[in-house]
Amino acid sequence: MKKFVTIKDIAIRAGVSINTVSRALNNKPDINPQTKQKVLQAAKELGYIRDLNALSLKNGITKTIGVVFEDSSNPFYAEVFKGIEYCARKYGYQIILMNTERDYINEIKAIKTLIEKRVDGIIISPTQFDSDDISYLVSMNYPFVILGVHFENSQLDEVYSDDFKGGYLATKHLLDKGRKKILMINGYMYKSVAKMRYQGYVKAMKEYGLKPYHMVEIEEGYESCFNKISELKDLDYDAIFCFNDVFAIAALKALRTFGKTVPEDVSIVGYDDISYASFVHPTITTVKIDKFQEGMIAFEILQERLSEKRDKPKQIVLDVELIVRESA
Amino acid sequence: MKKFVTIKDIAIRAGVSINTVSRALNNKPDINPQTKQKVLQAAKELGYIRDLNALSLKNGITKTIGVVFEDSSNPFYAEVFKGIEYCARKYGYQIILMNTERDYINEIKAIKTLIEKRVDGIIISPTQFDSDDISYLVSMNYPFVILGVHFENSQLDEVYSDDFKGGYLATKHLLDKGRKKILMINGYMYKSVAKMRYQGYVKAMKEYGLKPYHMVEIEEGYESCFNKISELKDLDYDAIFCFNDVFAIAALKALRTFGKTVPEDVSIVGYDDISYASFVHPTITTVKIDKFQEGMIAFEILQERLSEKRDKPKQIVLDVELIVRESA
DNA sequence: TTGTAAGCGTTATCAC
DNA sequence: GTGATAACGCTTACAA
Repeated sequence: MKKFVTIKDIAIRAGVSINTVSRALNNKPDINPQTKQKVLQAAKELGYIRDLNALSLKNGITKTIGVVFEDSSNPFYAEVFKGIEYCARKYGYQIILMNTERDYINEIKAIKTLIEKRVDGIIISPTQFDSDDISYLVSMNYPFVILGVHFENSQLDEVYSDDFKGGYLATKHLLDKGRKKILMINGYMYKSVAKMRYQGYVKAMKEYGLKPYHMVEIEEGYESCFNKISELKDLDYDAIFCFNDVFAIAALKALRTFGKTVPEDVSIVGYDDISYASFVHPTITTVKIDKFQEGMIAFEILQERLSEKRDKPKQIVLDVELIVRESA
Repeated sequence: MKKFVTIKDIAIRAGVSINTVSRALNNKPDINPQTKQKVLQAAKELGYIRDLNALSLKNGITKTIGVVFEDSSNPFYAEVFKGIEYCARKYGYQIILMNTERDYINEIKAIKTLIEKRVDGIIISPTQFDSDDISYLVSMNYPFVILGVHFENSQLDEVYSDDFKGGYLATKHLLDKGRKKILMINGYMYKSVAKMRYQGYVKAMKEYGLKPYHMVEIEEGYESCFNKISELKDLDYDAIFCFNDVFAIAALKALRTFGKTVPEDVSIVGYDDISYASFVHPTITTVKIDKFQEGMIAFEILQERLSEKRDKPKQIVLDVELIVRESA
């Protein structure tokens, strides 16, 4: 296997002590320029590459953060990741990415491993199936940021979008278009995100003097939504508010199978504004979250915590925006 | 900041030496069961979590691999990542993910950082703008696997798909449908992938006694393709073979803007078979690559190398499959 | 200006 | 069965 050059090797080559090497490599002042030159030369010849792990052991800082997502192949998280990475790069951090596949057991394992790796901090979008692991992080005072969801009655670092407003805007838009029988295809309500969007939906309906029409909770994924809509073939509705754009795209497709047109027969509003929402036909009216920014902010919040610039919990609520396209 | 419990702390608590603690924690045989129990108890009470970095320093093994992608938000890579992760989980490896954004400078930096982190191995989809960095990895005998592309005249560990065949199948399918004026919207030809697909296209055309009709090289991304097709509005063609499905989706959209219907006026074939290829309307005929499997294989090849089960380079060529849908 | 030695958390080697 | 001690690669007091 590979063998790395150490400062010891350089020291021997240059005929100095290891810490003279360290001095030269780290641009310390108290060193003779000639010695420095000699050391640097030796280092170059040998092809020295510093060992950041050894450094970490010394410092207690790994310059690495952990990111725990439900599913990084979901365009939402994929984009968030880019935002995190953008900032991480700026500050010289590496990222260990782990997906939970929406399995709480995986979430626990991921956190454990990340702590074993001594990552400086963690950015996590929790499954919310349970939150003992989060409590654990709190109890050991581990730096972490919750992304995408909001834990009520807690004092955590969080960045999430204003999903109540999003649900409200989406529904109001449908109502303004004259729709009344608005079906909501939602995610599971134990997730705060789904709950908030539903509450926004309810609020808008009420404002228009209507009762919430019909809401179903389904698991994530195109198939899941496609099947549900097929199943609800006989339900009478004139609009669908979807939990996310993938659902909306699935809805589009499902409605087509039984000859309904969008937006004429049924209006559709999605959520997230993933790029594919504007690639399909008709393009999808949706609630936009600035995902890249959400990732950046998550990192920044974590960074503030790590650099001890801030002690109190910080919660950033991202504004959302209704993007009107063809589907509603 | 956080402070971690060390085996020393446990030793003090249990009233034994640190290496007795190590013995207990690692299930070594030569230890009194009672002592072991006592130590384990102390470890639990203190909330001990082992430090994998310290262990790495000792072993010279980090149980971490680096993954360098052009863009992990591209559904192709997103899926590949899942495959890598699936195997990594199985073998107990963590993954540091870094994107290059198709910038060779970023690629160099990523590799450097990963080596500094002493990752056990690297899986990389190179930009192919240059390959000094790859040569460097070879020269230092660093374990790595090239993913998605093939370097001619080299002896590297690689996993890539049979893009010559893919290009051929796609084009042949269009020809069999009676299309002759087949436009190819390709990626840059300095990438072996683009080159292979083009060669497949040429071969099929020749077989049907035709000259390659028209091929353009453009950069990746929906916009890029959409604009190019709008630009080529006056070109006379009856089919498009797209470098990937995102291009195909863009083509669909662009053609719609000037009233051409798919597949009646223009047939379209994409490449990759990302999930969105079957979500859009019309669904896209495409060349399928098993992305998850490609990721798994990449890891397996790397793993074989790491466990020294294999010494010689291994190159796996994944078969591809034409998936016929509505667009052609 | 340079070298020596301790220490980061862990395991392995050797005595006891 | 258990405990010192060295070692992994590096930085940082402290000494020279």
